[in-house]
Amino acid sequence: MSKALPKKSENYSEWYNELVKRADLAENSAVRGCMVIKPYGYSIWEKMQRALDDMFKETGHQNAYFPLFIPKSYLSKEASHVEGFAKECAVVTHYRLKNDPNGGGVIVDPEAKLEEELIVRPTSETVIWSTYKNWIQSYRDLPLLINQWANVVRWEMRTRLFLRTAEFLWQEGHTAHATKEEAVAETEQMLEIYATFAEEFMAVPVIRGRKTPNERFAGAEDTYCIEAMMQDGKALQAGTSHFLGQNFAKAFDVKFLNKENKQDFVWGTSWGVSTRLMGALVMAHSDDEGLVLPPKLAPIQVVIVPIFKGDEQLAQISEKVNPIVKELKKRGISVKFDNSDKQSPGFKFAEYELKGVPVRLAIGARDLANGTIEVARRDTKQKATYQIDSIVESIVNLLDEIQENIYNKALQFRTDNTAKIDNWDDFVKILDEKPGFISAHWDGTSETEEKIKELTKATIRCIPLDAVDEEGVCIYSGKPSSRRVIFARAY
RNA sequence: CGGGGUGUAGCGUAGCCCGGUAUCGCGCUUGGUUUGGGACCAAGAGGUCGCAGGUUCGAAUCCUGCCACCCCGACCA
Repeated sequence: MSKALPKKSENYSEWYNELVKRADLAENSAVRGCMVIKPYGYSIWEKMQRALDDMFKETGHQNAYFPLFIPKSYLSKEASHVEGFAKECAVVTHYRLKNDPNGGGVIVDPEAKLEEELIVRPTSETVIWSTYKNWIQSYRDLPLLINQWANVVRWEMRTRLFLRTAEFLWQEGHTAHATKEEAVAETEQMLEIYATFAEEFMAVPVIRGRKTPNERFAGAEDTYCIEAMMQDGKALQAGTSHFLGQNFAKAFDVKFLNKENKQDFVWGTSWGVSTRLMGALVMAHSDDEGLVLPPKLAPIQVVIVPIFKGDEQLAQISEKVNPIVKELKKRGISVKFDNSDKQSPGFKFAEYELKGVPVRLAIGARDLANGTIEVARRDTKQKATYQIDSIVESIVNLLDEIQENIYNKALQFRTDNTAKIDNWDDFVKILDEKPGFISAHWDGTSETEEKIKELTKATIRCIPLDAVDEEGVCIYSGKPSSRRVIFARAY
């Protein structure tokens, strides 16, 4: 194994793949298209879960769990839903194995065929709405605000660690409301939660927007999304929130009696983010030395590396370091004192940089004599000497500063790589020369959207929620348009 | 499912054209010296060369079939 990562600037996708493996986030599994999330990677996911889960609870949602298997017939109850997912479903057909009479190990027992085949959930709308039918009778039962943390399976042709795997982890919220307005408000609220999470925790700026009908979730009336820019200028959909209208209520006959004693279908929403966020986190900030993690999601926020010769020196250093560790922990900061003598300090420096630890402290005999400690920050790679007496306070502030700096850097990058384009030639040219977001006019038709995709591989990522009314003409067709949309090549 | 490629120790590889039981690096084990940016020396352990068949005195190498994985397309969070 070579020591250096592939260069981000030379081969972005190889850089990403290698980084994910070398930083111990995940690896390919024995099962095609599926990944093993390793402890270090999983602990980042756990931090994401915690932060999101808190925000869901804060807004009145409760967690529940619905089955992995969905009867095949359920999926077909909502026409566009089945159409959207049918091509990528894993299907369970049998429930038993037996010994191969010809001696080739075990085989599927042909006698054990299921009456009705089961689909491994690609998403849970159908099984959940079939359940909601029993839970909802009256407006008093509404709103119903449920979330579940689960795994789902979508049989993808081509997979990449975190970005697209056949099985992935996610949360899916499914809510039911008495009125359309309330459901729309829920959809928007959850989008805002996702955006807040992305920006404040992941330090990834996102564009809040709506999908075009083409890109909409199968079965939704309206799909809201947050779109992030990766360091290669490509867009990554980081979260979606769907207004389902009464589509699933009608498909599964979920009615309630309103205050006027009249039957009505309930209004639904669903929303989700997945382990794909891990991919976004890696691709948004990291560099040729490894991960750059925002302090709020870093499993280890501060690592302390002692530089010593012999047990006696280590003991002297430990005496200084232990109170610092204790104090940092008291402040809720996760800190690791790596006093192992198995690796050299240089090795440790490189290793913790690879793993994206935001702050590294190094302390040796020289520092002991001077009452100092060396502080290195991962985001800027700057090193500085601090007074050891006030080090805890300094670190607390530094972590905040790093969190903010990483965000600002990503925001600056996005700004630098977003262009307003008003004619077709420039549009095509910039996609090849300086990939990024393109803000341009679009005539609103699917035909034009498809055509642009076919010609340039760029898709409409979203119609930004904050788009201003502005008369213009479509970049492709020349027809009138009243606002700009965001185009980009996407993951 | 089309097009291309690769399977040799935990990882990365040489050898294959031109048959003679396998090279090197990293990692691992033990001992010693080291430690302010991926330490060094010495001694070790580790392989049915993807699988099955064929040719041959002899196959990692040649032939046939199969399998797996990767990359590029179509599909997608």
